[in-house]
Amino acid sequence: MTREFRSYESGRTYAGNEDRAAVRRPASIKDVASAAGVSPTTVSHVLSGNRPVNELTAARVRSVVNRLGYVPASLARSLQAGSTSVIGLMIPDISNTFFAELAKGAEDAAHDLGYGVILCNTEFDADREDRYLGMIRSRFIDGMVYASGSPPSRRRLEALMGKFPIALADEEVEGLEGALIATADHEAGGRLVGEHLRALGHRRALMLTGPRALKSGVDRANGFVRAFRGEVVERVGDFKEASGHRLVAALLQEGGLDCTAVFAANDLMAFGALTALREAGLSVPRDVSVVGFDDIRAASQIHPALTTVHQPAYDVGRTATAQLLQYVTRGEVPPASRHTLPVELKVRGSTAPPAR
Amino acid sequence: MTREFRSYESGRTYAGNEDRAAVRRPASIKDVASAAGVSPTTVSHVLSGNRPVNELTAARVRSVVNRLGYVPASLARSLQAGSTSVIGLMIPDISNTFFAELAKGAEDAAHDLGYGVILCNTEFDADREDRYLGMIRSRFIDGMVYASGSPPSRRRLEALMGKFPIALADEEVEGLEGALIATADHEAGGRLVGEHLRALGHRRALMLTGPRALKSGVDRANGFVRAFRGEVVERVGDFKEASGHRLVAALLQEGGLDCTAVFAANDLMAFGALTALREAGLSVPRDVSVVGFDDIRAASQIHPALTTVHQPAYDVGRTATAQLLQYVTRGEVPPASRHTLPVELKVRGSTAPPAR
DNA sequence: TTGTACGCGTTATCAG
DNA sequence: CTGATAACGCGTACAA
Repeated sequence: MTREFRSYESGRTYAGNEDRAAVRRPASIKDVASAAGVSPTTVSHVLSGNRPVNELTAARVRSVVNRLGYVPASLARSLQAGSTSVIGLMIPDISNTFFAELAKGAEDAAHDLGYGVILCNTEFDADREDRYLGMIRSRFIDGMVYASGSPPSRRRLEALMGKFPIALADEEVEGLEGALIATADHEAGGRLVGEHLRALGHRRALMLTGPRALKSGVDRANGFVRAFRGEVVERVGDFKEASGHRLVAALLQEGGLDCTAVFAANDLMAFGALTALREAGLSVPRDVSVVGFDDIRAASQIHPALTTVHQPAYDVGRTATAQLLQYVTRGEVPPASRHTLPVELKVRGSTAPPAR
Repeated sequence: MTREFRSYESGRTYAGNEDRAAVRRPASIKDVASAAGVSPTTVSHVLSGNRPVNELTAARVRSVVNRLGYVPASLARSLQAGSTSVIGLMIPDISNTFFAELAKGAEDAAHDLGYGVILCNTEFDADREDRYLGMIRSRFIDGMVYASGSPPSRRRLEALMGKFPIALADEEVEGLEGALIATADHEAGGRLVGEHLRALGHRRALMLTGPRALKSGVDRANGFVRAFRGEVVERVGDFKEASGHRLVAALLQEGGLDCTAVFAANDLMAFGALTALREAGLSVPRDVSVVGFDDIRAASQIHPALTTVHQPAYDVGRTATAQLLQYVTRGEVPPASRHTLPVELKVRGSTAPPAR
C-alpha cells in the first residue's frame, strides 16, 4: 500500500508506506513560523538565542517545534554559513590497525571541536583518492587530513594544498614542503633500536627496509645505522608480511644468515621474518633477535612477544587534525609547520644478547 | 602581511596571506555565467549535459570554467536535491579490528554508489552517539549504519528508526525488531565449534561466554551447547583478554579444570585462557584444546595458532550498507529484513583429540 | 520585541 | 537552443 505525498511548494515527491511510518516532508522553519503565528526570523532566534525573544512567544514557538518535530536542516545552515563542519580523512586502509588508531585520534580531535569526519579509504587507488579530493574542491568538506599517498595523486594534492586546508599525517609527501604535517619521529625510532641491539652486544644485523621512496622508511634506516655502529646487511621489502618471510628465507637458503639480529621496517615484515626463522629451525631470541616497528596490537600477542618501536598513531591523527582545525575554524589555510611526535621502544621477548 | 577580501554581494569576509596563496571567494556559477556571457542555466547544462547546448557556447563556457577554476558547490546542489549522498557509520571503536573491517565493508559499499561515509566513533558514549544521531535528524546524512549500542541510546534509536533510514549491523538491538539488519550467523558459529570438538572426541568443555545481554553471545552459546552434546561448564566473562585469563586461572586453582576443551566467546578471551593454561604448565593442544571466535589477525599469528570462527566483519558492513542504500537512493525507509551471513570454522593448531 | 527582504549556489520549470 | 524565475531552508542586516 504505497502512497505519494506531493509538497505543494516544490512538487517534490515523497514515497512511503502506511505500515512503516511514511517519509513525509520534514517540517521547515516556515512551517513552524506559520503554525506559531510568528515570522521565520523569530523561530530562528528562539532556537539560536541570538537575540532576545518575548518569553511567551518563545514558549509558543518551542511547543510548536516539539509538536512538529522540527529540526533545522544543517545543510541549509551550512550553505549560508559557508562551511560544513566536516573534514575528510584520507587513508589507504582502515583495516590496518595503524591507520585505525590514527583515524581514532582524528575523530576524537574533530569531535572535540564539533566537526565530523568523512572516511576516505583509498586502497591506494588514485581514482578513489581523486573522488575524495573532489569533496574538498566542491567544498563539501572544510579540510582534509591526508595520510595516504598513491604517487599519481601527488600532483593533484599539490594543486590543492595552497588553496584548501590540508594537513599531512604520518607520511611526508615528496616535494610537498610548504605544508602542515604531523609525523612520528622515525629517525629516533631507528636510533632506539640501534642502541638497544648494540647494548645487548649485537654487532652484525640484517635490516629489512620498506620501499626506498618513503621518507619515513629512510629516516628509520638512517637512525638505525648511525646508532648501531656495526655491520648492517640491507634488504628492501614492501612492508608486507610475505616480503619479510621471503627475504629472510632467501638469505637462509643462500648459506646462512650470518647475523645475530634482524631489524624489520615494520611489524608485519618482522612477523614474516619470525616465521621464516622458525621454519629454518632457528629459535628467537636464542639464535637470532628480531625487532619490528609500529607496535601493532598483534606484536604483543604473538609468542615470543615482539620487541618493537611504538608509533603514536593515535597522536599523529589527533595532532594533525587538531592543527588543521585550528586554521579551518578561522577560515584560514594552514601555514607550513612540522610536528614530530616521540616514539617509544617496547622491549619484549624477541630480543636478547647474541649467543656465544 | 594580511589582507581582507570582501565579497561585494554578501559582505562575507575572507582572510588570507599573500605568501601562502590566499583563500579568496570561490567562483560561483554566476561568476562563470557572466564571464562567459551566458545565463547560469546554460552553465549548469553545459556541465551536467542535461540538455543540448550549442557547441560554440559550450566551449566558451568550459574555457571560463577552467580559467576560473569553477567547481559546483555540492552543498547547494544537495540542498536543492534534498539529499547529501552521505551516510553515517556508528561504531563503538574503530581501533577494534572487527569494526575496522566492518567499516571497510561499509565504505566500499557506499563508494560503489557514490556515497560518502561519516565516521561516528562513539566509545559507547551516549552523548557522542546522540550528537551523531542528530546528523540524521538534521538531514545532514541520508542514512545511518548502526553497529554500536550504548543502552541509554536505544530509545532515541527507536524513535528515529521508522522515520529515517537506519540499518543495524553486527548486533541486533533488543526490542528493535522492525529493522533492516545484517549480522553474522552466530548460532551456526557456535554449532561448528561444538561439532568440531565433539568429532575430535571431547566430551567435557568449558565455555567462556560474554555478557548475557548480547544476543550474539547467547546465540553462540546455544549453538555450541546443542551441537556439542556433552557436559558444558559455563563461566561468564566480558570479552576482554583479562577475563579469559581470570576465569581459567580461578578454575585451575579451585582444583583442576576437569575439561579437555575450552570454547571462548571471542579470540581475546581465548588468548587469556591460553596464557592461564600455559602458566599452569598445561600444554595446548596436548592437554587442553582451545577455540576462539572472531578470527582477529593475531589468532593466526600466535603459537599455537588458534582454532576459531571467522566472522565476516567486512561482509556485515558491506551488506548492511548496500541494503540500506538500496532504499536510501529511492528515498524510502527500509523495511524490516534480516541478512544472516555465513561464518567459517578455521581449524588451526590449538585443537586436537583429548589425551588418553 | 518583531518582521521583511535578501543572499548562500544550485537546478527545475516554463517561456521564448 | 537559451534565459528568467522560483524554490530548496536557513541566518541576519535592516527597518519598524
